[in-house]
Amino acid sequence: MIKIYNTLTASKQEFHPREDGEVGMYVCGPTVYNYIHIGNARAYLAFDTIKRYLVYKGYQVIHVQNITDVDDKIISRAAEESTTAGEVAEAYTRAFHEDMTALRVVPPDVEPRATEHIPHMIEMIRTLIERGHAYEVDGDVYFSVESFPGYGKLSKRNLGEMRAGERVEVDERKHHPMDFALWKSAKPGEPSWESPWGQGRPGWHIECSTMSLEYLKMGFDIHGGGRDLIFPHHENELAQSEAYAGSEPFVRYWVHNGFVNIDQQKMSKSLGNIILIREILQHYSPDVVRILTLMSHYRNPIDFGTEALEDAKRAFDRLDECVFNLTDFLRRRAGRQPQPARTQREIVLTDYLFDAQRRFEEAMDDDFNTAKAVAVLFELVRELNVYLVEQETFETPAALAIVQHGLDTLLKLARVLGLFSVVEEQEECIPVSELGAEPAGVPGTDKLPHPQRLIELLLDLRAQARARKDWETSDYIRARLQDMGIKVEDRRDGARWRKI
RNA sequence: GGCGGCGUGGCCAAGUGGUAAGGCAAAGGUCUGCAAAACCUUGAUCACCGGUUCAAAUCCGGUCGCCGCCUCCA
Repeated sequence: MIKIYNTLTASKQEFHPREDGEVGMYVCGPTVYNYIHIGNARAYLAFDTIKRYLVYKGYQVIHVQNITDVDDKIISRAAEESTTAGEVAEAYTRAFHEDMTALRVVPPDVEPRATEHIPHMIEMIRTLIERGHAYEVDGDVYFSVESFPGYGKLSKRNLGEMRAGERVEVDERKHHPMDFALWKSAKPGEPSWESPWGQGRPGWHIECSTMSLEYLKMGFDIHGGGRDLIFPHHENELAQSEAYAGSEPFVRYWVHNGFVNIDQQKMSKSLGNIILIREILQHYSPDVVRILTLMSHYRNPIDFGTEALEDAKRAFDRLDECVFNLTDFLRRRAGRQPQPARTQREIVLTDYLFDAQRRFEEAMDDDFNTAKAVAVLFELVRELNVYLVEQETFETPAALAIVQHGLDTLLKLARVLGLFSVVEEQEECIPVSELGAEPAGVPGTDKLPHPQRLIELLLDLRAQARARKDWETSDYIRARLQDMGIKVEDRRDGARWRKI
């Protein structure tokens, strides 16, 4: 049974979706006025993990994630770049998709854009006015927070306690200082749409209500985003949605992820320490970025400083190394038939593999405790490494089957967390024997031998040098290959290499 | 002023009643020509004080320190 921390009830609750076996999940997508930073990325990674786990558990997940493509920030960006809001939105939507792909984030099933849902928003606003939840002033429409008794229930505030106007001047035309815009009248030159209240554009909160209700309907399962969205965005969204529907709940489970710090400081524009995800990805692999986020709980703040990234890199290397060791073990025995005979030790180890999966699920069931789940992975790595060491001394008949089972388990669980997403596509050490009919270089043509053959040749020469204890030559070859990104390791049964 | 969170070994980070996961770093060791990888060994009584309990990092009260939100923001 999965338990989820629900912001609305401020407690962990058993997860019972609206429909058995189905989960409707809405995640607040980006406002496309810039490249996304690692704070944004953390949120998308968090919900990607949640989604992957729900799918793993057998749920059919419908993931809806909006693109906010009309907004003040987009308009001002367009003005800065002397272009149109539409082009700014278009360019950064594309960039967003590139970044998500680079991070191996599974795309949403539906990705609605605000500008494509204006008529629905207008309809919703009109209904809110009819029901006395909203009012028009000079072409602007505001939601009346006092008309909705539950206002504040998500963010745990009440109207009396909030200091509206403390930091921002209150518009005198509003009935209540906390009333928020559903529709904004257009200024000259801004993108605008025809409405019953004149030319204008929607407020920020209304789009998410409209689009989530359109694709997932009232009472859908999970609504997610960063903590900072709790107020006012989600509070407002909840109020207008439930006021519009005249029923509750709008959402069954509100899920919010924690923030990103840089070297103990909040990442913010004023501090000038915003880091774009594409900048990070120039130095670290998506797996490193991902494992860093996985090693702490999604609701807690996380530090993305250099030191943290370096630690995460080494941590991922440990997993990666283990996968490589297991794969290499199997490759060297390609073609051999696995034998069923197992030692007592192997029977225990097999049980351990199943138990690891059980403990992994137990961790994830508990509000997606990825830190604990990753710990299970590392414990599994240790067990498998120990087993490989044992096999070096005395290889048992069932080793092939056990190692395969271990590798399968490790990869299966790691992939639920989004790690090793494309490991099959990465070129790894392939024994020359498997290169088969790969062109070996044909005299008289310009075809060159496969690079792997050349590496094997160098390692062959190095092996000869080592045989006559010519350490200078041996070390020279290894060092030069290292410079070229080829790591050579000497094992009991010969050298092996991999790209790093 | 309101709301919320945090303080666990050198660093990071799980753990919310039964004597503390995991990662990184460090030291020693095994293996090894060297290197790499791997394995083994070594370390915390959980900010502080008081209380509840047979038993608390974990519950209650208080103190100190740090942080977030209350405006656009993941």
